[in-house]
Amino acid sequence: MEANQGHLSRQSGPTDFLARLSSADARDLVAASQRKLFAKNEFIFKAGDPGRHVYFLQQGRVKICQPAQEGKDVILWFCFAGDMFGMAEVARGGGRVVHAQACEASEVLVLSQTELTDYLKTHSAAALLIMQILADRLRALGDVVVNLINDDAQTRIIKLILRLATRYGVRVDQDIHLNVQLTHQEIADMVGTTRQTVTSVLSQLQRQGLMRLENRRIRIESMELLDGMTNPT
Amino acid sequence: MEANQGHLSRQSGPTDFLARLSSADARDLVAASQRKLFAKNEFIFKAGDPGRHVYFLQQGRVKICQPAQEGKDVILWFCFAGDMFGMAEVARGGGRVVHAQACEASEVLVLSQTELTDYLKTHSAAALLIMQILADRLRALGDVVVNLINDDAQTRIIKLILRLATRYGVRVDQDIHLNVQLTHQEIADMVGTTRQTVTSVLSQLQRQGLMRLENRRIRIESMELLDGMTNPT
DNA sequence: TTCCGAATGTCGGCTGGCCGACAGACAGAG
DNA sequence: CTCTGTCTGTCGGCCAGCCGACATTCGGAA
Repeated sequence: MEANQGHLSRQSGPTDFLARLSSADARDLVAASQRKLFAKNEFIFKAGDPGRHVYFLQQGRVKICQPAQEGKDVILWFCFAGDMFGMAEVARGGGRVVHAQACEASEVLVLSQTELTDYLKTHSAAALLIMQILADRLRALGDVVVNLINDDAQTRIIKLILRLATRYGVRVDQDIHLNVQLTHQEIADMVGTTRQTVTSVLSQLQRQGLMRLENRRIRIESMELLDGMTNPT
Repeated sequence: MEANQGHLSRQSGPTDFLARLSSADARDLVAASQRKLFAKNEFIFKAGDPGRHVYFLQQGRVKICQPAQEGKDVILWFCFAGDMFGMAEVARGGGRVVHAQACEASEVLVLSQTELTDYLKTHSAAALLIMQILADRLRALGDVVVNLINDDAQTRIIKLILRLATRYGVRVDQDIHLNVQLTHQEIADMVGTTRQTVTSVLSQLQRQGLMRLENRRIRIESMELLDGMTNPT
């Protein structure tokens, strides 16, 4: 019954895997999976580990990070409650190429590769949904590539903020509140720049009155003005 | 019968979609699709077009290119005979975000989104294969991101050459022949640098005896030495 | 074979932001 | 409340490669 409690207490969002399945399909998937807890900063898996399970995040936040052979690791994305992760290596075989680390205490449903394959044989809607999610991530990474090539660091940071705000922002009065705590280093690792540059850009945006930071949470005062800064005149 | 002739005349490769399905699954897919020819430089689809078909390249070469709002378009990858493309927008819905352009006269099998959805309901092995391919592409793009952030332009160019050689190279005596004609601009658009920088790097690699160009085709004289140049001492 | 558009070779000025470093602030654990 | 590890703020030297430009070469169509 614990798995179902986790299911019921979770907030539903647009990337919420289980909520986008039919009740029967979701029930079958939950029944086939196991619930696991991870402490803050604990690795759910690391690059090099066998890729034998897929995960559905019920509560918490998980950072998906691709290490470089030499150089800076790159944060590819964060997973929030409802998100699926760990699917790519399960689908393509081979070991993990990314780390998945809990940014806060997190609860996940875990499904083994074998169980998943069996499940998908009789649940074609779920297979289509997985394809959608993989395709969404392809698009997101394609955008990251194009931005890395074409945009300066400030533009990349602003675009990241806008993306996060669009996806996870909450309107409070005139502002958009982004209730995710991100360090400057994390922002840097997402847009491929240095922590010092992020610090400098955020400081500038705050001086210009476009946003402010409260306890490492971003408060956007004008999405329109911010967006305007990403387009050349 | 023409569709089947195309099928039989194609060379089989590791990314070859149809060859990796069972005969029955492949036959059903071919039966549901239509054959189309595209002339060199013709667009199969462009960014902004509706994403209503998925394509299986039978012959030829197709460039998948993501345009930037402002700035340089980025070549995400080339598709070769056997490759599937156009799946992402079919899976996730919405219009195309990339262009697909034939680099040479090309023949494709075309399957509509509706037919694909129906097909996948009764062919779960194909759904798994599509998931694999999408996951492979995710990995490829993840690597591109990490390389853009961490590597200098020379390293990125060398890594691209090694990747292409590993995938599409043919051993001839001591050399590896890459039988794909690539302009310096195309290489630049794949690794996010300028044409001039590519010219300069390739010139240097040739002077060092690591590779040579014949009719715009790369001939690698030492994979090991090239690979050694991508790791710092 | 000829011709021409595209591709390649070359050059040097300029700059965004990396880098290493250090000091001060602060969030959160105990 | 205290303490400490992490995070943020600041600084200035340095350089990879972008950029614009122009000349030469070359592949492929006619």
